[in-house]
Amino acid sequence: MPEKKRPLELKKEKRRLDIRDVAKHARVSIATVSRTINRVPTVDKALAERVWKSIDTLNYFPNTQARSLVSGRSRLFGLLISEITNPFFPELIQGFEEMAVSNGYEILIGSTNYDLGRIDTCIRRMLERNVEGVAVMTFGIEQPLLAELVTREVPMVFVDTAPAGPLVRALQVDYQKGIREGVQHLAALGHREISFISGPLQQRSSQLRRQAFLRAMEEIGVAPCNNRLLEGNHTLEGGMAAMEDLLKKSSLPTAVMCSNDMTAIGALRVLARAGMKVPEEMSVIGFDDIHLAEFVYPPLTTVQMSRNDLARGAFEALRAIRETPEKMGRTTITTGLIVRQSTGYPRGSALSGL
Amino acid sequence: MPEKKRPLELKKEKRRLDIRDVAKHARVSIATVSRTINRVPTVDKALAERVWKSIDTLNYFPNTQARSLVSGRSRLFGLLISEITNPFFPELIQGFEEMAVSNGYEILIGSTNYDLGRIDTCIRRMLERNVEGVAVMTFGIEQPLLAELVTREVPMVFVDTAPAGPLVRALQVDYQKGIREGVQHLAALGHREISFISGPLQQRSSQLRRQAFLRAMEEIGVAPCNNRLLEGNHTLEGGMAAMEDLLKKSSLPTAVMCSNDMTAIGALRVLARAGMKVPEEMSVIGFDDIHLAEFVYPPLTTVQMSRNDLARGAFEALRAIRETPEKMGRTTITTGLIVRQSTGYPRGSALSGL
DNA sequence: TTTTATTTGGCAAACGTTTACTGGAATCTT
DNA sequence: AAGATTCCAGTAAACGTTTGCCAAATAAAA
Repeated sequence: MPEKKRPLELKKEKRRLDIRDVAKHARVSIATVSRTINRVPTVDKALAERVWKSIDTLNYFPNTQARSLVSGRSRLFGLLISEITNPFFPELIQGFEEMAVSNGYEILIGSTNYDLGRIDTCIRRMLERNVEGVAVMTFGIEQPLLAELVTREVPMVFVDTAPAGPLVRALQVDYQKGIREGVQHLAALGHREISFISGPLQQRSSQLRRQAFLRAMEEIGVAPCNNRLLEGNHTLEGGMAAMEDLLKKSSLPTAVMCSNDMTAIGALRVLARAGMKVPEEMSVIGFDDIHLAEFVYPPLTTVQMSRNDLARGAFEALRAIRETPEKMGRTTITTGLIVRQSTGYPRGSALSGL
Repeated sequence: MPEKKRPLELKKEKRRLDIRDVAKHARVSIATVSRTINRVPTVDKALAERVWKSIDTLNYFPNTQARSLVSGRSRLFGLLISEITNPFFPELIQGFEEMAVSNGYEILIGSTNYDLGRIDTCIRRMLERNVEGVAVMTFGIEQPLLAELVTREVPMVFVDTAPAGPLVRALQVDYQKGIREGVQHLAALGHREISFISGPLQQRSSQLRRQAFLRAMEEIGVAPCNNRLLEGNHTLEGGMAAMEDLLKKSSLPTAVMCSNDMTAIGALRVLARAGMKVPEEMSVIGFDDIHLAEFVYPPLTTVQMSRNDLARGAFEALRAIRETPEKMGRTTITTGLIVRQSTGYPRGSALSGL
């Protein structure tokens, strides 16, 4: 057998370990090595064994770039988030990463920081690396910018609402369940005067949360009153501002429900500064159950939306699009109340201060 | 010119836009296109212009996998962290990502979760994707496991201390400065009885912080006393346990300094539960200045270690290794005190309770 | 004008895989 | 036992770039 010599061995120096090295060591062709690695079932048991041994002794692993170049699969998913320092996202990332890694994928994280220019960069980066799909978990309104991804036929998954496209899916969040639990928890304690601080209303998910609140209020027989409804922007500052507005009004509610935890934490601050005790003088409920919620004072009663479920749902959806693009599946994420210490009986009730 | 036809056009369907398409459109060879994109200076102005135009109108961008396959550069850096849900890390990631992206790099994040098996997986993942360097920001003791990276000659950068290797660097953190500031802040308020809750002492960075504390105490003329020195483990639970131990002792200190913020927050909890007011009855100082520190009650006085500096330092170090491996640079990260509301006059002092 | 030097662009070989195709050996039919 | 079938390993083409080498074209020198 005439040893086929590798051409142009000028700068050999230190070559990376190669599939050919394995082939030579196991005395098979590179095709067999490749097939063994990819667990193609037609390769003979004994041969495969030999190949695996060689791989092991040589400590070889395949070159991903070469692999994905020829197979056309990057095994890369993009994950688009708002900002990584927002405590909501790291858990989401963790869940997504876990799914990805255990399925042989890698993940490319893009933080938009609410900046249109950055979104563009992120999309570009993902496109360049040939991601096989993108999970858009920003809750924002950047959808027009994602047109490029749609036209390039990159599978995508969104939360709540998604642009049209055959390879695009939306994860449904059941806001109603958790928010209803929150409202009923308050109602059970005796609250009737409940305010709601929403997120930015141009955001679909903010609208949905607000609607869920209104519906839950109707269910307990309280007519939603306009001057109980404030608009925040899902930031700490927004929560502070909204609560300040609220405190200026003539009639105070006995409880406040917030569209997310940061808003609630902002509200908590203003209340503390105004000398109002929580929960004795005002109950507060958040939404999301971010890590922070537990550490704040008092620990925040909040509606949990599992980041892990969200992450898993997004990953599975992306995979599903790849594998069965014709099937339009629907995934629903559930929510539920976590009771901590920011809720109690309404002030002035017989039981308050107990 | 005989149009060289692409062989085997069976499954053309929808080909991705190609360097050849650009070449054809600009009426040049693919080599020229490549050189234009890579800004090789020998390409003629006019031609380059034409090529850029074509690239623009076709909306082309190169395939990264092919690129890195042939060039041998993945333009990928690994970032190894302990756990992404630990609020210390997201800011670090953000800084690192920013540096990376603006330099045309992508980043692969690996969370060890303090699990040896996962570390192995992370290293493997990074190796498979051919990272050009790894920033190990775990503060842990996983160094033996990284031997593989050393032997494969992957540039690496660590915090505080690094294993031997020509392509390995360590970032120096100036713990002394911030910790001295903390101790002097307490001393200025009148504290003399100061405890220290360290991190796990098998961790180099824990040792260094502890040493810095002892030295700072000597500087203010207080002999470090053994039963003022506790060992925690840098977690909330560890901080709680240590503080509980402390409260059992016969003589209480008037202030506690902690090796990180989570420890301090744990301590805060135990103090609150024990009915001790902070800072009136006990002052507490943390370390790191994580996001959380500001939101805890009372807002935590702490020593800031800039995650951004750390991230930038790590990135620059990795780049420096690539470019001038012979030069052994040293980068120092500074620290400094952030005074919030968990420190005050010692109890019993004339001014306390003011 | 001819020769020599200098640009500059094109050809084609790599990069390390996967995979369609091929053909020899083994197994099955009759 | 001969032909038909099945099985499986090897050959080589392809993936989309970069880049060493070379030739054509242009400029400079003689």
